[in-house]
Amino acid sequence: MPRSRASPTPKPRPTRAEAIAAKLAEDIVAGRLKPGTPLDEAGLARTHGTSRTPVREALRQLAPTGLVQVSPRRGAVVAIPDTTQLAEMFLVMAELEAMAAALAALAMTPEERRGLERQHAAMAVMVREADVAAYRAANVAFHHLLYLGAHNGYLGELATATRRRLAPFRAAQLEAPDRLGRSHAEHAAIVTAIQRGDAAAAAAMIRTHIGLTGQTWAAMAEALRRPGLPEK
Amino acid sequence: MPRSRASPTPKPRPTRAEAIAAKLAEDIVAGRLKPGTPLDEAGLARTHGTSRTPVREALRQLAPTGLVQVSPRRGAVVAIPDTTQLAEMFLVMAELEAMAAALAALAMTPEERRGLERQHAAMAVMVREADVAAYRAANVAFHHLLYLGAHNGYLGELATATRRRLAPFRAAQLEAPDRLGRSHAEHAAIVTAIQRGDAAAAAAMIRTHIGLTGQTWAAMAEALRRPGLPEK
DNA sequence: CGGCGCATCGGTGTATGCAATTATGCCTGA
DNA sequence: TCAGGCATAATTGCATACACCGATGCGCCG
Repeated sequence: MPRSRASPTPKPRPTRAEAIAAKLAEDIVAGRLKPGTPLDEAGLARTHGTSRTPVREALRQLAPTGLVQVSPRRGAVVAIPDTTQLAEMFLVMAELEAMAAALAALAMTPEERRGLERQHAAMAVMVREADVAAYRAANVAFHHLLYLGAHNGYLGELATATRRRLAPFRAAQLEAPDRLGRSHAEHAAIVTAIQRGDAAAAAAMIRTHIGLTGQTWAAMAEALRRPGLPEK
Repeated sequence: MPRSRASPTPKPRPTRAEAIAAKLAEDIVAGRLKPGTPLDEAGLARTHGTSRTPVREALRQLAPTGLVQVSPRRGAVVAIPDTTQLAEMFLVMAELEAMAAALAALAMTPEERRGLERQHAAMAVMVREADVAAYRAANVAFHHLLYLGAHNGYLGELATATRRRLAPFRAAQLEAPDRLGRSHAEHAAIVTAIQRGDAAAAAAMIRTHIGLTGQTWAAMAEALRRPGLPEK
């Protein structure tokens, strides 16, 4: 996993609230905490051996990430996005990734291009061995390399956040028969386009990769045409 | 300001922390609190007539929005984005708005199209009277109508958040001579494309509107080509 | 027998106090 | 005069205590 330097993330020592937030996020993303589970402050405090205060802070930190939903005076629960919301997020993620790929095609340094190539090559082995777990992890790293290559930290933040929120609902996605192989083939097309510096092609390839071609796009917009939004 | 209904946002009664957070955000966006200003917990508590606890929560709520930066054990300050980060955010915002415009062109209901038309027409008057303040507010509403018309709540959230973070740095943007007129003309092109259902044109128009044409795009990517990211 | 009101209870929102860490100023020594 | 170290002070992190709100269950009345 390419973690560049040790200190670009200013975390001298994580505070208790951060630790709890990280653990909760981990548990939610991994699916250990299922959507709808109520998150009792006192209970979590006992579990983590602290008082309620850090727990509260952790929950408040997680709320804006969308992983938990907190209603004033009514407590917090693991977020339960409806299908509409999930579709929205997939659509947005496809575009964010497309943008990242396009920027990467234009802005990646030679070193970064080599790193992407290397990561892609490493994943070929996992496909051959049908190692889903390893591929899943490597896949995250692959897309992260794209974000880094885009040289746009804000874009990376948004994409990473969106990806995280969708993670619990994509867990089984790679389990489908030969999904690994197709995923890897699509990656190949993306890498090629990026190495060629073809931003438009890279963006198009990644939209396909996420599973949203232009047609799906229009269809989804059509499906959402009915008035009234699910949320403000 | 078109605030649709009163209760889609589940805020039965804002808690103190939320109130303080809202006020701080308002002050920062409006420029009353300048970047770099230290936000002392005790001081804010005295100012708002509460204890430190709600203030702490407010600061923690604001941190993920990017309006304030909190360092563990070192307090909070009003965020001070460097120019690189601002450029990144402008780039992302242009794409988010382009996506919203494209979706709106496909998905807007007739009622929403009429509403957009009406808003656009109303803004013509403000241009004629050179009422910058009114135009600024109406402009926010205009873009918000686009987000609503896209029928994608998540996209709307991201766009709104990004727009808010950039607000302090766009304050003087409309002050330029005849900027109102040009802005309104660009809006006209956007509205036309949307009414025609031409998603691609709408997206292109809005990129121009934000001030980032394809060329600028490539140039910006070029400028950012040097290795090393400002943040993780 | 069913609907309504009320009391109890669980849980969050807020206040206050203490401990730990960081920042600041002074003093000492070269 | 300036650099370095130490003590003091200020501020944050965390724990505890209390008050208020919302939810659930029972009993009463119609």
